[in-house]
Amino acid sequence: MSGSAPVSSCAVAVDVAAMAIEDGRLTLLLVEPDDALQSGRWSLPGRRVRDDESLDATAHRALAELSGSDGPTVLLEQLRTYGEPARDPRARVVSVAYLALSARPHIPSAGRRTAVVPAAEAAAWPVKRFAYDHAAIVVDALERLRAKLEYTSLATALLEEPFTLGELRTVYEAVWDMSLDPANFRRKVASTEDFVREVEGIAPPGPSGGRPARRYRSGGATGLHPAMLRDR
Amino acid sequence: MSGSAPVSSCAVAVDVAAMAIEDGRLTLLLVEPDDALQSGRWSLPGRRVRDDESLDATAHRALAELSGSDGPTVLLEQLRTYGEPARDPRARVVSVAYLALSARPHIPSAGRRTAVVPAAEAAAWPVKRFAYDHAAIVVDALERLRAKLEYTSLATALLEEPFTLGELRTVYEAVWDMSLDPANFRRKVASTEDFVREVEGIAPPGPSGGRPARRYRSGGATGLHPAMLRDR
DNA sequence: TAAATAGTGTCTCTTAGACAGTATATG
DNA sequence: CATATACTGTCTAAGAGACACTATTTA
Repeated sequence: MSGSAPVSSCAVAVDVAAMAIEDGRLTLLLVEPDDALQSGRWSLPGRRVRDDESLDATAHRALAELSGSDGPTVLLEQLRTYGEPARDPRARVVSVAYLALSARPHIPSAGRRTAVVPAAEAAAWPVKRFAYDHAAIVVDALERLRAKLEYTSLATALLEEPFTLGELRTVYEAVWDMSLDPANFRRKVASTEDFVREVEGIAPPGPSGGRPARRYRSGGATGLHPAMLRDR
Repeated sequence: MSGSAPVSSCAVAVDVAAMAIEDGRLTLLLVEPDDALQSGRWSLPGRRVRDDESLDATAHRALAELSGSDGPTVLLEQLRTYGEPARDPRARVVSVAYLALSARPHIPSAGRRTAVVPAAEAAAWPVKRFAYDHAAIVVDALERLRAKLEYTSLATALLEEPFTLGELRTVYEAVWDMSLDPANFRRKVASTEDFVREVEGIAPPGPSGGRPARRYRSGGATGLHPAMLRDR
């Protein structure tokens, strides 16, 4: 290549929209930016990509260093890449955004101010409450998650195994912000090939009573056939 | 930030999987790599991202410089970003891949050896026939296009307006590599809100005869409700 | 005329949604 | 007991696919 054209080396970073279900709500982990220009705003946990480090590895490291959580309980999926020249006023930084789904509640970092907020609320915040273009990333992440619940088995990544179908339904209800008919939901999940697999044992009811529930774990399918379509 | 950690500035590039329909087949534009290490292989048209250039702008420029085509007839959509440290043996290069859909046939570049090949065949080529990790990008691009035809109106980007429903059906048949019932396809498209809109005029039949067809153009919807689901 | 393509009608089968009814827990 | 949750049964309406049929062209 060796172009004489004005080709620069950009900084490359990874930013992670980490989601979890807490108290029946979808929540997002935010951290205080390490940048005086952005003080008073919130940002997604992010790290620069190191030499010899894959993008996925950077995403894992960002979660590990900026929150207590990480490891195999977290499902990471690349979202999209944000590269507007002026997105970071200090320098040209191209950011690869990831969606992270955890079965456990967020663990705030020791060293950095963090916040755990309902994802739908954060997606509706004014842009200026976020650093950089992270407001757009949050909106895109929530939209992507909502869409992917329809045609992939991603919802199970937000639950610890084994889970009940009632718990799986609350994940869909939390992400989509709508209530679903328990009977029809159950039938749909059961008739979707390899979505879930029943396992031994029975889950005790909650403090408000109710019949004990069967337990399931993820069934190995990634794409769902047929899909779990939601009405508009 | 200013870390003492081994943080480098990677080169950032954009690679474009440019697709079009030619003679009822989905085709892909390939170019000869400008890299002696990759001689004898094919690559996607790609360019380094310049200072002050957005990723979308780089994708447009890659198409303009490495093929004759570009401009508003081409729909560009970001696919995903490939950043394995060793994907380019010369240097660390993070590549943002784009999917480009054109309503017109590919126009090979004047200055560079190019090839236009059926996309499904290219996706099945052995990895070593491609430079870098472009074999994976091609597979991902085809998969993404096939999936997006189900729940978006992307198919219309592969046709010049106005088009007939028969032409729209051939797009689906070419991308999915299956034949569809004309009657049911027509009904599905017509009942999907804002997918297409009828316009004035009638298209003359082809050389093999047939009744003249009504003309349509894209209806403004991006997501399709209900989706155009395919069986498997 | 035959063949090809556009477009309509209609039948069957499957599925989604509504909701009634049963099972088993908590208080 | 009432209430909450899990799960099953069943009715109805809508959609998908198969395919017969009509409409209008080329050769």
